[in-house]
Amino acid sequence: MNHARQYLIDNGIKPSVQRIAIMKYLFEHRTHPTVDDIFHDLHDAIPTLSRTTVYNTLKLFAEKGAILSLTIDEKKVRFDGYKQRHAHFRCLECDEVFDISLDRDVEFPQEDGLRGFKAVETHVYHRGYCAECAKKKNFNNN
Amino acid sequence: MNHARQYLIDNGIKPSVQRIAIMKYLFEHRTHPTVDDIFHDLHDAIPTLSRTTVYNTLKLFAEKGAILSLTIDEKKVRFDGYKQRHAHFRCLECDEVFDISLDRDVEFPQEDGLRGFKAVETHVYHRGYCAECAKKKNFNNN
DNA sequence: AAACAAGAATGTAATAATTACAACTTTGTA
DNA sequence: TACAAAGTTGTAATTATTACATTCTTGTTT
Repeated sequence: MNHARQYLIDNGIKPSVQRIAIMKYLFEHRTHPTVDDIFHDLHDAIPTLSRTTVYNTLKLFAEKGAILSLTIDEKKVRFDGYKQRHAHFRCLECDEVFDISLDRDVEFPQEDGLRGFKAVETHVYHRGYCAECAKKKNFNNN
Repeated sequence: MNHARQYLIDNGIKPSVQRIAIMKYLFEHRTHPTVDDIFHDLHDAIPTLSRTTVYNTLKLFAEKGAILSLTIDEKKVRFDGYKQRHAHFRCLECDEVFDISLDRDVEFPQEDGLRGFKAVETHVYHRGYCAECAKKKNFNNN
């Protein structure tokens, strides 16, 4: 069963070797990878893969709504193949991005109450120190 | 009365002509300007101003917690001198960033319930179409 | 007031992520 | 098999941001 392939089709994206591999990668790596992470990791399996293709592909996926592009990292865009509503947490120390459950409902603005604004997507970003780094910091500073 | 000057001092930032001008600009322009917006607009008043100074200054302000740096725009960082808790909305058409009130409380993760994660800041970003652009789109498409 | 040191500002050069683009390849179909 | 459309590739360009060495300010000490 090729889950990634079907997922692309369901999202109106023509599958190709590269696209399937990238989508598969995002399903299997919930690490919010960057273009370079993906490019680097898929290079063994697809030696001809081009960085431009990774850029093009991820942009297409995001436009089609198949994935999320995250701007939580001010340096580079990160990508997330997990579409369930959740928040993100970036550690200022180790720079990793974690999924955070949204316990309470976040206000997702709809047609009303927003002066006619139409929201397409909503992101909740937290920045701070992850459990591990927070622990280290406390040991050293306090 | 120099509000900006005092505000900098209160935030542990030594005031200078450039710093006061940039802080004043942020107080007076609730437009979430980029480095280049600020550099361009202050150039008349301070012809010797350097783009690097604007970068350094904004980074310092953000580190000291005097302003917010927004990554809602994947191209460049935007800055916000308004510190009250609020969300942001970027229009995918006209590219402007608007303040949006946070009606319900957003989950601000604290020490508990977050596996030891320590959040420093939380941002809520909406992307979509602002009232004006949404109206135009409807006229043309529907 | 002159000398001095620390911090700030400046301008240019480097870096790094992203995009533009033209050439080449793959795919599906007639 | 031929062909067109779409997809991929690699290089070159673009753009935001940072590094860094030099110059300028400011406040302090003599």
